[in-house]
Amino acid sequence: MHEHHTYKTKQRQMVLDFLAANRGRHVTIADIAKHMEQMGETIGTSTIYRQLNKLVEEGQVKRYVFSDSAAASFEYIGEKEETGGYHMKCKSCGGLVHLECDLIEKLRSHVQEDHDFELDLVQTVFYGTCSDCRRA
Amino acid sequence: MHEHHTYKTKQRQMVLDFLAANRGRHVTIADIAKHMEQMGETIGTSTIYRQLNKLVEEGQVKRYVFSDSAAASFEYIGEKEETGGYHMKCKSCGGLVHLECDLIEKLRSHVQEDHDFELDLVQTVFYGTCSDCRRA
DNA sequence: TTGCGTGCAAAGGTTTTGCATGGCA
DNA sequence: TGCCATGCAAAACCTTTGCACGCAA
Repeated sequence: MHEHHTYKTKQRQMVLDFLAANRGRHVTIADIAKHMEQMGETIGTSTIYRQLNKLVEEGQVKRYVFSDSAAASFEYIGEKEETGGYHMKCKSCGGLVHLECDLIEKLRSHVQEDHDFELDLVQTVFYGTCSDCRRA
Repeated sequence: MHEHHTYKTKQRQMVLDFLAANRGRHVTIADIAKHMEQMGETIGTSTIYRQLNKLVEEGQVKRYVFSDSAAASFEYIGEKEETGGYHMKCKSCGGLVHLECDLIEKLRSHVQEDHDFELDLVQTVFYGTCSDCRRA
């Protein structure tokens, strides 16, 4: 195994800041690029893609794909949590709900042992309807 | 309102037949094109797209978008309602795996009762690593 | 005959990649 | 100094669209 180093560059920080400032909202690559341009900052599109891919892998950012032939959306989550921190997204209001649930951990080991698939539930987004929207 | 007529062409039938023959599996545009080529049939890619879009609109076929910059998958539904299966996507090879699992249904009712969130797990994509990629 | 369907090629978008340069540690 | 990150442009992909021709009804 090799330790994977991540440099703290200006561009990485800018992307992260913009995402954090838009917590709870969906942000596209074009949004980021446009914002940087307006701020007079230069950042290549490929850099945004590369940083975003890394951030998703790290768990700091979630990626949403709503349709093909349309840009992907990203949303800031924050620091990756130790265990048990999962995310559910409400299809109705778009809100993000945290979930701490033992059964999910049980699901992970069950799927791994009985279905031979290693789930990465930190990267998984559970879709559904939140309590508020259900009552409405 | 105007009745929308749909012609029964050879190409439409070929696409439908191939999808029906692969019931329960995920099929990409490339899969269809390759199959037709092997059968010695000619069918333009745009025709496949157009027919598939129509079939999805009619509800005979379901479309899945699991990641941007990757081809969409299609699955024959026919007259039936839900397929009942869940979907897992391998982060490594991009492959799609069907999952039939009782524990997931249990998870759904648990989250609804104890966490007050109504999961839509048919729409949820579980990320992870498939068995082949894990061994490699 | 009417008008939808098909094929081909071109266009339109999004995302990835190669390579030389620049910057963090 | 080592590596990783960045920028630019080009490449790679997936999907849609325009247009002339073909075919179902």
